[in-house]
Amino acid sequence: MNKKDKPADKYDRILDAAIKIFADYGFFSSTISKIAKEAGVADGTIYLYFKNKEDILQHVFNYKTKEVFETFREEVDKSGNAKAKLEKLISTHLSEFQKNKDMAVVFQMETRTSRHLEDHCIDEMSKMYLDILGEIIEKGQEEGTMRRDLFMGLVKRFILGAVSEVINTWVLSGGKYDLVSMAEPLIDLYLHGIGTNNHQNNIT
Amino acid sequence: MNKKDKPADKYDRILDAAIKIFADYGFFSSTISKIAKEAGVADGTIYLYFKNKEDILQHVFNYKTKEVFETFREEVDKSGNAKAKLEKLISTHLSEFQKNKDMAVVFQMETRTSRHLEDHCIDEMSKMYLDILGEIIEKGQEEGTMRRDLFMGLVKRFILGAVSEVINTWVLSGGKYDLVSMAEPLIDLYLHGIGTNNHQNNIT
Amino acid sequence: MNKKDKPADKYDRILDAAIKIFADYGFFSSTISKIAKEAGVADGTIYLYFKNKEDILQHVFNYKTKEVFETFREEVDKSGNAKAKLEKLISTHLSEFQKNKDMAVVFQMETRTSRHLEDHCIDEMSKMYLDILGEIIEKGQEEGTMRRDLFMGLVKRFILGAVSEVINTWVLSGGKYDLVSMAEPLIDLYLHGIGTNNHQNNIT
Amino acid sequence: MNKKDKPADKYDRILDAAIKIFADYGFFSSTISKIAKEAGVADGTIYLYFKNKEDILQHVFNYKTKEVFETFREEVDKSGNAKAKLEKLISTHLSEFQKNKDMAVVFQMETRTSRHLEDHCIDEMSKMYLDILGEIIEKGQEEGTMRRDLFMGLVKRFILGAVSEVINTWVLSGGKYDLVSMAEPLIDLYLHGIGTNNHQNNIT
DNA sequence: CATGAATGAGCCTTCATTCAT
DNA sequence: AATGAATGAAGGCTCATTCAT
Repeated sequence: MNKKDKPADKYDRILDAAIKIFADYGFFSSTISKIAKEAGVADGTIYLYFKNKEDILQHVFNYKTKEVFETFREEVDKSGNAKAKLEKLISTHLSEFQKNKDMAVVFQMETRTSRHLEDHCIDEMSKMYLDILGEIIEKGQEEGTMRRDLFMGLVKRFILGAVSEVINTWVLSGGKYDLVSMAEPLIDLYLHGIGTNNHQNNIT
Repeated sequence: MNKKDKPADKYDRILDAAIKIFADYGFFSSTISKIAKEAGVADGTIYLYFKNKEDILQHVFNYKTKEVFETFREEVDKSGNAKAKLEKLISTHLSEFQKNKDMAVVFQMETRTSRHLEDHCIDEMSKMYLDILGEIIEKGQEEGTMRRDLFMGLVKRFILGAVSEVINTWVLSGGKYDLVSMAEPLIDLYLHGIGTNNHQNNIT
Repeated sequence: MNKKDKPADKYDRILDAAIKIFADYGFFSSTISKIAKEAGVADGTIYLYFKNKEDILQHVFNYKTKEVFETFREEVDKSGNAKAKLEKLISTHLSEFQKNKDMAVVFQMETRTSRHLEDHCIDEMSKMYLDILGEIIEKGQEEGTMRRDLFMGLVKRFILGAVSEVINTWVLSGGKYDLVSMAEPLIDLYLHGIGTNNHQNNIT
Repeated sequence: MNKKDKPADKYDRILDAAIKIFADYGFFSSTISKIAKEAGVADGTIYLYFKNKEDILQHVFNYKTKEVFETFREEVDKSGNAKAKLEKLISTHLSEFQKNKDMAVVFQMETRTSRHLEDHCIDEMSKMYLDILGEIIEKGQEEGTMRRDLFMGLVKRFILGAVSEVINTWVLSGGKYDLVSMAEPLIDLYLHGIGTNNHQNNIT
């Protein structure tokens, strides 16, 4: 922890430290002291950059995580048809979370317990994700590659929930295996389900 | 809170109070005092029934939630073929969680943050759920109603993640709509996915 | 702990239990519950025989220990000359404390910390002991076997302190050796001191 | 309690306050709040300097009292023959304890109840004292001023016990008289005992 | 008399936050 | 801007004591 790293980026140093500590201990069991020590700054310094402990978590989501979510949008926009977009979304999701494991841990954990967070940036990100999914599916329906008889609200949770759980399993395992390799088989499940003779059933 | 309810069921009163308080505030922001007040007992009384705050959470899972998970097993065993079993599992899951909304909230929230819980009963329940899913899918494969080319580890998370997210959405909405009605369309998604011409794609 | 031992002597049972618990844990770290369990009675029962926790300690001294101190007086009175009386006092002291090790422990420990004890029975016992010593020495002076140039207040503490420390050492050692065998050499030290040519020095 | 006394010596302020409070109330009845108030600091401040309540007591012995015991060693080493050394030890002991009455009280009290104190610094100090006594007596025996037929283990307790009791009496009296003046007559008792014609008796 | 469940005051300890330097 | 010592509110937990049965 060289104090002279870069004088200006203390904000970043603290935020990165917070992500690590939150990931290791969870929000409530993390202390300002631990974060400060990890960031190589004094406890008091943190309050020059953040309003309070909760505000740090806020910024974690608003800054670090938001950035990740914005790449989702970019990547999806660059892709062609609906299937390609879905593949891109899921694989980017997995690869970004794999790249930022601590952030992934914090996100998976604290997102559910988001009693804190007056600011609704998590809701926003979640909404953005669901919106992207909605757009992809609508596009797929237009293209004829996705079923038209879908309850949109449910489908979006269906897709999000599955990736989320896959990430969660990876996180709990300690991040020991390659997460991105889950993308392809997962997409396959999204598109075709687990049943056989699916064409019949669809006719309902 | 009539003190004369039933003399012996203080254990239950406290546990129910804890579930409610945990659901409202989360484990860390819940205090023994709040739980005691909700249960209509003195703070100290709680320590006659539980070792400490964490132990209460332990019992919430071990007693209340475990019960629920055991009904899953029972209901599934009563059902016939794999599809019926899967339907039963999901619908029971949704209906039980709908019936016990506070428990659902606690489960959804604290399950991820299970830094507490030395006892691994959550792992056990999770494992039981995944095992049931595994058995169902294997049976489906034998019956020929489920695809044989599945990565089992992934499929189980795929199914669990989706229900979990559906419940989560319901919880965050304040439990305003009927959760059980999600079962049928969800099963449909599990079986057939969101794609069209699924039979073709499988061949890849 | 047969509850039907003797129905009437609960007072004694509690007192004996208290002595054991006080000896094991010290007054402050002893709890009513521990004492009750050791005595084989309910917590509440203790309050039928004693006013409060402090009162138990009071009774330990007033009843059990006082009894012991009264034997000191008896034994001393039965003895002949001053030296014999002193020998008797010390040896009885040591043998009684050896016989009642737990009482000895409690006495050695709690006697000093007697912030508790509104009743001054400890003072009384202490005074009784010092009085006996005083009488013995005066008698010895009359008999010509003890020096006349003694500061009585000091001599009494000198004698008491030494026995007390000897007992203390024994207690801290876990009571592993024979305490009574210390009586004779101790008396010798009292009478002749550790110096040589004592007769010369006395003349000063 | 001027907050601006000296910024750095809070450690000392707290320790001195603790000694006073421990002396007044005993370890168990002393509270962190009382100590903090006496020291003129906030409760939490104490935990910046000490691990916990027990640690304070530890430091009282390890720092304040140890210092005193080390002066015993120094003073004894400066003295000439065995008698002079013994005189020095006892008079220093009495004068130091008289100077630090609260420390004396704490030492006399908590030393016996040393159920606390994982660290064995009390044992060490006690051992040091007994060692000094042992050396003095051996020297006295070589010089021919002290009896050779002594049971060393006993003699050491005999001497320590007597001073200890003298101090104790002084403490319980409220420290109203001059303690140091007890040194000379006490030494006389150590050397010559209370008996007359001691030379005869020694021959046994 | 006896019980032991229930009580709640009280204490130790943690830690987010402040502020003088 | 940065520091980190100091603060004190808040919470978990214990246990002496009570009282309905």
